[in-house]
Amino acid sequence: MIDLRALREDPDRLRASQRARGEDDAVVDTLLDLEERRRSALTRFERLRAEQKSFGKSVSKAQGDERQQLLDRAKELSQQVKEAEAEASRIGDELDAALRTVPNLVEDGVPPGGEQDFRVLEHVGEPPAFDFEPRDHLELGEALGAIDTERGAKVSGARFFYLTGVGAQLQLALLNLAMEQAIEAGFTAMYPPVLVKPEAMEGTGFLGAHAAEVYRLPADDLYLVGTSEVPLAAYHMDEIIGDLPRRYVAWSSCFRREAGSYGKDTRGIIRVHQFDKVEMFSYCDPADSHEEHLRLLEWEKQMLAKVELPYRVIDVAAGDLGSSAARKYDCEAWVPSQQAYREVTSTSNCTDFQARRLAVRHRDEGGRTRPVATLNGTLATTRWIVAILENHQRADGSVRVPKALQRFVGREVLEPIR
RNA sequence: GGUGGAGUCGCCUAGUGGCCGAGGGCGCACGCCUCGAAAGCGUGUGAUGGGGCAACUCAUCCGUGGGUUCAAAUCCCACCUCCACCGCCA
Repeated sequence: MIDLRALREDPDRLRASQRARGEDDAVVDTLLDLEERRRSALTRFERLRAEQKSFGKSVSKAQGDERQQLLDRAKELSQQVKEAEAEASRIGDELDAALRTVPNLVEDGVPPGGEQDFRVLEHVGEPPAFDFEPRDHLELGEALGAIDTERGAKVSGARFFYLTGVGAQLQLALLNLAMEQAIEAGFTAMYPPVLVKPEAMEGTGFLGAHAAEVYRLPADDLYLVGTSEVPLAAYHMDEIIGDLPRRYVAWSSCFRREAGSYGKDTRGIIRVHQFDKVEMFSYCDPADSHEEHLRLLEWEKQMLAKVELPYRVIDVAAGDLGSSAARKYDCEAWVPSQQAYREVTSTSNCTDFQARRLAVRHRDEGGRTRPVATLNGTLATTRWIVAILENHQRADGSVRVPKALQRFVGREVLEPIR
């Protein structure tokens, strides 16, 4: 949720932000108008309520006829108070609803435009040069006895899979390495719930444009999270916290319906309904959020270096940010079978957008309570297995295990078993 | 899932329709006292939104949402959470 006070002071900033995202900027006028009307309705209610209070004292002291007369007037006043209150809360609800549809203000420097308009910030590492025809991750994974998508489909349907044997071990290794790195960097390890209440899902901004992506359990009115960002952001919901920054790292399963992606990435485990992820999450002072964002990106790059993957970093365009982010950097690893870079991490600075919706606050120097900033970043996911298998494959179908993972996997090379 | 009990300003607690628009204790902050501290004494003490340069001030908030009433922490209804016991269960 954006800051109403800031909007009043500088409405053009939101207009520019909306245009960069390719969204309607007329909402600015709607908001300002509603805010004005709410203000006057509230003033009217407060005045009437004050009058009613002082009137009540007289009623309680009066006797006989005088009391009866006062009671008649009190009834009238009570009616007016009720009407004024209803009016104020109606406009308040309307304003709140409108406010919650507005995405976050984009940070200065974000490239305008949509999905294709990202800016490449840097390339790290070189795509491997194979002197043989490289196999894709599914072919490799099946030969290694690491991935079984057929049985995944048999048991659960399309876009479900089993990691088997060394595949399951590889995932454990990867996620353990990620947890270890974050814990060493001072993060607090977390194992969060993956079923959350509507207010947690709504507060983190996932019930807007992405609502169709989310699994819902109607019998219990709970949602399955698509990322542990949700339970981590809601962790301090309705709290006033100190000791910023607070950094958490969570390992969780993630669930996505992938509703709008029919026919896309149907082979293998690139795009699936359920995967595991290690996610970093920071609560910090909004004044420090830009620096914190760059730190999260550095930790992601550190992790990518450990598994020896070539990748590029992109600055995601305004129209592709999602509603909560003011800026987003993705790391995309090279996938040889596709001759393309594919997203393996994503770090967002949500500034005070989520914190305002979730009422996560801290005290500023003046002792006033202010929303904090929230940021998130991926440290490793199941999808990384795709890039690891493909980039480290060898002519005989074996796969070299990156050095940093060897002590977790217990071997240097994964050999085909058929 | 069943039965019973409970949810008040950081913590504990008073409070069964108008003198509670919330009292007390603890904690905390500041001051007095002291060489310094403890003890003692005094003052203050939350959140949200609005108005004022300010000191301050107005409204809302007694788990949540409805209702009754001129008036609700207090009465009524529903729900949520926690505790205890019982049942069921990977």
